[in-house]
Amino acid sequence: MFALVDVNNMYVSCERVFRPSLIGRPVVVLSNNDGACIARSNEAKDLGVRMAQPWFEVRHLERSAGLIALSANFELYGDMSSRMMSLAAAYAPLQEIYSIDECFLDFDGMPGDRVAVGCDLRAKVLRWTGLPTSVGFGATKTLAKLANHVAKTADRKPSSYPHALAQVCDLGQLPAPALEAVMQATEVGNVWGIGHKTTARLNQGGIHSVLDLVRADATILRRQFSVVIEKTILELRGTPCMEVNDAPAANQQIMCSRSFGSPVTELPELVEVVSQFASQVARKLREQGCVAGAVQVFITTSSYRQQDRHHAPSATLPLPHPSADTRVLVSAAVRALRSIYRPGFNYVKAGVMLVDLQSPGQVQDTLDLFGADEPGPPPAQGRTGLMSAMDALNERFGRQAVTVASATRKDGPSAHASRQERRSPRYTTRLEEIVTVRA
DNA sequence: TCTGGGGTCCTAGGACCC
DNA sequence: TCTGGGGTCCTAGGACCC
Repeated sequence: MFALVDVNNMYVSCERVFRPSLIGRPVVVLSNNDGACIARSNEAKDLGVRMAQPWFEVRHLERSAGLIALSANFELYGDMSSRMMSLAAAYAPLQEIYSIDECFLDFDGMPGDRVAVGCDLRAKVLRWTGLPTSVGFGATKTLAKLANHVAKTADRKPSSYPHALAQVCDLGQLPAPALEAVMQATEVGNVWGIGHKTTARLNQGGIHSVLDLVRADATILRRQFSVVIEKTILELRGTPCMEVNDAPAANQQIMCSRSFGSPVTELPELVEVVSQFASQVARKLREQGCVAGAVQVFITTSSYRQQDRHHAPSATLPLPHPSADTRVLVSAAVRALRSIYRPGFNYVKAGVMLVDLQSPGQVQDTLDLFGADEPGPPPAQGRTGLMSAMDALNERFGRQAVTVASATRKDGPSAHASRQERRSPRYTTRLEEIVTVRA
């Protein structure tokens, strides 16, 4: 038996913990660059704000409906998340942290009233962190996700699931006819793993509800789609195909990408951005204790601007010796950038990705038959001293305290600097931004 | 004027092997 | 003129997740 614990409207809920005046009001949290809505309060959803909807499209609701928009404050959300996760972990022997606001718990073999356990968990997380959660139980992870969806929806629109308890739902306790009624009442697109494209194709084939999918021929659908949908169907029927994974493997890639505050056309400014991104991913790489075998860089023009010529090149540069050294990675990234850059385009976004990640122990140097002029030191070892010192300085004095020269500005403000005009204080991680209480 | 960022997994197709 | 079959590995692209 699995549980899925999920914070309701996570980012908005985090903001509300420290600004209770936001409770009951329509609130959205904006993506980097204040570009799109990435979290919505129930009130904002009721105003019709869609997930990932561009801010400029709903901005008029600020005046007409009192919509409040905040810039994303990931430092705050990350810290709130770890508090919530550690509370949830105590309720089961196994926890898988699935995303910043969700975790699976494996309740296998645990006796007792699960709904009561779920309610207790909810109450504790709410009391200790201020975050409201929903808890769903099911015989498989997919059913637990479905139960969670039911729990949330039953809270917002009680009429849609008359039998379900708001905020805590155990599908395992429902008698078969009631379970079928729930599945009949739920659109297939709400199932974990069934996205936009698949939903459209399923609908064409006459599959609209979860119940339709459960009763469909899994073998035929596997042929039409992929093995993923077959597993999903089996899981919905109660056959577990996925386990709770409490020790997730290290990342296979590390990325840093961002859209710019305004378009960039000149190479020097792109060099600066790409150097900054490469420094960031290098730091993350060292945190994970890995080295990268290749660096990938992309730049892109806007796919929305019809009047601009579109150009979205990318390049991958293998490293002769896998490395976690900022200087090595920055210089590779800049070389890759120079190879793909073409003048005269309005670039709106860039990214640097580290791939072919390995732990230093298992590093296999690329055999370099013709690189005799390039002596092959073991960089993973030789440069850790400098990199550790740099990381320590940046930890203490701020992210950009020490960095490579190409990542710094020579003249004037950067066009690529992203807008973040509505960010709340980082209450829980910066002493200078802590809440002030007035007597 | 203004449209997120960071990941995973699966599949098809090409290159290559004997 | 005639042009195999079975396998692996890699990559690019697509779909999905939050």
